[in-house]
Amino acid sequence: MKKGLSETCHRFFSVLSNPTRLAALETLMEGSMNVSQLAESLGQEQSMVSHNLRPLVRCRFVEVERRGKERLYSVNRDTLDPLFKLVEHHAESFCPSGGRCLER
Amino acid sequence: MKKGLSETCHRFFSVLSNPTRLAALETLMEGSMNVSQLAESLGQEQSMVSHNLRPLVRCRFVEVERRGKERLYSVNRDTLDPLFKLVEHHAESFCPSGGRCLER
DNA sequence: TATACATATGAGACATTCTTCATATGAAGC
DNA sequence: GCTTCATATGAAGAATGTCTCATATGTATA
Repeated sequence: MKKGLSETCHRFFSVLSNPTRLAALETLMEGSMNVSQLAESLGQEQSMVSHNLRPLVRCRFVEVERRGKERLYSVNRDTLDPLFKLVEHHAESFCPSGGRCLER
Repeated sequence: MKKGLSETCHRFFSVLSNPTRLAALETLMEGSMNVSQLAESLGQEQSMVSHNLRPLVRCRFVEVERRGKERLYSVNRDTLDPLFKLVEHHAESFCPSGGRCLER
């Protein structure tokens, strides 16, 4: 592990350690959409979705494109595809019973 | 993203989104050691190190081996090597100024 | 410019997670 | 069995993070 990476990791992982943000990513992996659609799809308040999208964008897990008054959000597959694959692989390899070892 | 992975991800990332635990991993990447040595090396209380090692072990980021009254801790390189490489790559690709885009 | 719609932002209440301190467990040697 | 050393655990206050509600910004259109 390169020196100083620890702090970068902390920022990286803390953005990802939130159920709402992960659900948003999960949904956006299916396809790009705007805030209202995402809120609808997640069954969450627009305000909450908006709040949670911010750190995802700032850390470049998600990209935004302005479209008139809407904003189209889409995931950064370069990072997220291999990342989720890695998590899945870890869970399968080390947490046999459906990720159950990965508990609080 | 596979269905249900979202919850697994949450457990996975929340264990990693803590500076103490990341520092512990960073140190253990250099080589295995016991709790006292790790506490010494991190400049932290034994109790705190012990508390923070627990989730790392439970989620298999770290392994323990009993050696008499000591316990030898070592990292799971299968997961952590590629994981840290991925974070580093993300930071280099998308956060030009030293991971600065990855801020709170 | 007035209105409607889409999204963002701020502040406070609320919840979760961390750290600390005190103490418990457990293993080895006397 | 008693003492010592290594580690783990519990509880409670402190610190952080999250959500909600109200409101602000910004864009298009009449």
